Amino acid sequence: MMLYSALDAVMPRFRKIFKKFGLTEQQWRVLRVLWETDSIALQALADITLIPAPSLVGVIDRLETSDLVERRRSKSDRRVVYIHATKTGQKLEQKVRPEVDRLYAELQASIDPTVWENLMAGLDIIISTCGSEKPNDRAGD
Amino acid sequence: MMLYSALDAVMPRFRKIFKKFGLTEQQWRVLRVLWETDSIALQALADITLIPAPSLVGVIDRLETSDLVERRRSKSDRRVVYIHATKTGQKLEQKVRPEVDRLYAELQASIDPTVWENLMAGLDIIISTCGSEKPNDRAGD
DNA sequence: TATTAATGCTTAACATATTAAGTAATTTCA
DNA sequence: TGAAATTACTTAATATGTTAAGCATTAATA
Repeated sequence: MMLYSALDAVMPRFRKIFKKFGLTEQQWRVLRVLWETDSIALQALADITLIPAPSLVGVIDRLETSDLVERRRSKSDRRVVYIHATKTGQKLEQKVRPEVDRLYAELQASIDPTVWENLMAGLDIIISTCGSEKPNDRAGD
Repeated sequence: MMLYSALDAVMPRFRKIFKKFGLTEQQWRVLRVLWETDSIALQALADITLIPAPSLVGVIDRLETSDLVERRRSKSDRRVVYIHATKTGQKLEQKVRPEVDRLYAELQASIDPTVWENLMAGLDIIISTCGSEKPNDRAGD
């Protein structure tokens, strides 16, 4: 419940920014990856964004409708679909990212650095200790 | 993303337990409160469980269908609906709670106590520092 | 006291999470 | 090589999150 409370305290302020640009939180997560990675397979994108593949299909569908991303089927392995940002999607970075980064920095600045470090370290340990227990884990890839 | 990763690492194991008893995570959260509180208004329940009121309506609907909880309209203020667990819902505690508590203790035991303390302290600070910025905050009640 | 504002729950519309199953393409191996 | 197991994405069914609006009830106030 502590983790949920923390998210519940922090995320609404970010969502407010996303909404200004017609984005949802998940759409933001996807775009953020695509701004760094020119092209990426759907499954890999799901792993990075922590959006389950079935949900991601819908997210990509809507981003595609908004002309922010495109699908491209791989030539070498026709099961694979690569996702990449369109020009429109790329341009969005300059507008959204600064606001998000500013809010993030603002939040971090309002927390004692040591507390912040301990928090991140603790989360890291939780993730590495409790993780890798899920059926679909990609540990050995 | 760290917070999401932590939840993503921890929650699936709990959900597996819930599912054994035909419960979802949210239904568990609701029941857990009702096991302590004989009767509680819907809005108060929403605040405690961190389940938004519109979602909670559906959760309660399904719990009511499963005969685990009941609605009672307040006599003094007929806008208010009180939720309380049925006999069946109460009996469930003896079966589910031990397993959940055991898993929780197990997770906590696998983490260094100091790390755990720092983590909880950090989350607390995040919650109190960043919280109370939401439109529907109940700070002054 | 008749309006108006506020409160508490509900519904609605859309987006996402969770599981399980489906489909097409690829790989493994007898 | 060809059937069986895998893999990558998709669809489906149900449950929940997020916002906004609706409804009945109550409180506030001129």
